[in-house]
Amino acid sequence: MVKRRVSLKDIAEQLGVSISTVSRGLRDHPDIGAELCEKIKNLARLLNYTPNPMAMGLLKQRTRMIGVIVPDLVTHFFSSVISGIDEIAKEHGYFVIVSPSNESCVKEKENIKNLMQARVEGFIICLSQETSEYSHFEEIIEAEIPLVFFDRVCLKDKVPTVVADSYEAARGITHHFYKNGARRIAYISGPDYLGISNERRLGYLQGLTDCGLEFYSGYLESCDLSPLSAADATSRLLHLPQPPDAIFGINDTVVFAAMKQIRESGLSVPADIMLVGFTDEFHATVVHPMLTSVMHPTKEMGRVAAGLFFDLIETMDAAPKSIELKTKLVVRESSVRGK
Amino acid sequence: MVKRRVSLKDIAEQLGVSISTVSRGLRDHPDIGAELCEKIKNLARLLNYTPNPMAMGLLKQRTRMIGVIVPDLVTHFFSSVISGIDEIAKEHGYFVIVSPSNESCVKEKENIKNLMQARVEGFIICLSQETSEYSHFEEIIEAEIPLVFFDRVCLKDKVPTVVADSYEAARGITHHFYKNGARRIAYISGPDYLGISNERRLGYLQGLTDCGLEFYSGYLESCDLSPLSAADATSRLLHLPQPPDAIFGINDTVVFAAMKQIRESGLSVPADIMLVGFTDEFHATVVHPMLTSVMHPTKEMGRVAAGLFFDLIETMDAAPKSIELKTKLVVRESSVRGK
DNA sequence: CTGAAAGCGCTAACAG
DNA sequence: CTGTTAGCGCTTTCAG
Repeated sequence: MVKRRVSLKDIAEQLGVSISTVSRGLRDHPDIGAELCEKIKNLARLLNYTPNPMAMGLLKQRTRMIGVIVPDLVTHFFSSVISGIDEIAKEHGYFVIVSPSNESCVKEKENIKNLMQARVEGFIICLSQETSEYSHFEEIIEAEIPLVFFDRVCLKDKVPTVVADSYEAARGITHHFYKNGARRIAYISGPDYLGISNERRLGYLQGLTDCGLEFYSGYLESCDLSPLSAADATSRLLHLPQPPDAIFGINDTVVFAAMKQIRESGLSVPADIMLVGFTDEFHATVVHPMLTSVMHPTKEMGRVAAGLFFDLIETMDAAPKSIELKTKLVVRESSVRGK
Repeated sequence: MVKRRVSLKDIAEQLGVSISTVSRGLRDHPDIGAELCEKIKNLARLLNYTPNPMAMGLLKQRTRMIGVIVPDLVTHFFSSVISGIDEIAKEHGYFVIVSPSNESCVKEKENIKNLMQARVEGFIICLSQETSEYSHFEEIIEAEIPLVFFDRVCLKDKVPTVVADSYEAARGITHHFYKNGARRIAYISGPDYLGISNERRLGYLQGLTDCGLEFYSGYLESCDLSPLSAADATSRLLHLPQPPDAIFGINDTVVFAAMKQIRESGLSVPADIMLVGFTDEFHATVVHPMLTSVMHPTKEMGRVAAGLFFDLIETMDAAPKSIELKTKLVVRESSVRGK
């Protein structure tokens, strides 16, 4: 359908020289006369010549494409990370191909297969929620194809990773709650096998200990990250004989569902229950009361992941780096009483 | 860095036959014996052979890549459309490369250039907010490269487009406000040269006429789609001698900013001012009061755009189709008083 | 200083 | 039924 693009051959013919001369002229090869060189370049510009990446790819075995697999495209967290990756990729002249796994391990494997066939040069991946078995990643490693994980990670001894400081963040939230008068602090977690889920749980437990609060298992809820199951978890918390006076959740979806559930129960935030989330600026300030939350450096996470990726492209050896990005607790209305 | 992948040559050598025999065997060419055919396929499977897309691309001049350019990656509307495009693309064995223009016309042109160099087979584009000049699109058309616009469109006589029924939606909102008692209905629009901006404005005006309301220019505000400028626009409305009793905005960002501004002025939604937005389910139900809003079939819009794209890939001629997707006004708390 | 030829992986037309 | 050859667009020896 598409018109054929101009090739070196076209330029060579019009100039009455050989293809290799044109190739060299375009790249300022010392062997080519300055004059001829100019002539070649001018004609190339005129004809709008750009090298055919497939020919180059064939020759050099490089596609300049990065495969990015995320649980989903529409969650702000992921799209923001992607935009960070995209930024750095562009700087290196690479293209990003994004494939959503829809939180399905099967889909994740399929995506990897497709992208391998497309000959991406490597992968940047955030595990699907379902993924608890890592053979498909092992295969990537086996094939010596660059791989970086972010946020939800595994195989840390073999694969570079970027995560947020979940443990410290959760611990900090607990402290913050305590300082603001909460004594019955609850946490709505995600699936156990998710690394971040565990880290945040551990930070929560440590935070309780730090504050001299006793751990009560009823206050440790969990959900599958869907709004519905998060609402259920919240509901269970609210129906406890001694409902919590402060709740934080593993991510935005969970926290928004919790907020809605609390409101529907006729309770109010922060008067009855304080609330803190892991969110981004936009969502946190859109709701009322504005949400105190741990801000992820999402775009930065994408940039760092891409950075690790290009480190890998350059030198596959060297021990894999694990980078932990600092988060920041931004205090807003949802966790501060009185005033 | 990456290990060389197995090629037809490897298979041919191991089997002691020629490359073309292998090529044929793999594709069940009638010329090849059933037995040999099996042997070839088995070895191919064993060695994990997959055809090199660059070799194929070189030969057939097809990359199976679609370039998608959107104003930004992180807005829910766009990421949702992208996921719709991605779905259909996958069905056709195509990959999607997304490039954000960041609402900048320069960036948009740059993206087009880069993607053309990467030899994408065509484009699906949503204009940047800044774009009021279309030479870069004309070039795509000139080169006979498939192009489809969605949401923010131009050159409708040459390019297939998918949009929401902005006019009807805006008109419907106006009626809805009127039926619920509003008499001073305001609209916060976007830049004039955006098609959707205009359509919605026209729908608004018609809606006023339908209801026998007089148009008052003070109630027609506009902004540049940023939260800040939307807040300013809202503020101007609130400071009018006769502030509106109902407001709707061109998109989510605008509406959320308006909601926040109204709240900060000590007014309440919907008691003092009713509010309706163009949003998605998630955002509309996260805020309080829950937002009445025109639901875009966003994912569907992506699917339809991709559908048009593949129509184009198959037959470049034929008059370009313009598809208008029906929206639905979902009534929630922000626009209904009393009870 | 420049051209010819080989090769990256693959298909297709042409021989045998 | 199978092999040879040419060619997609490009770089890179190797000759001149």
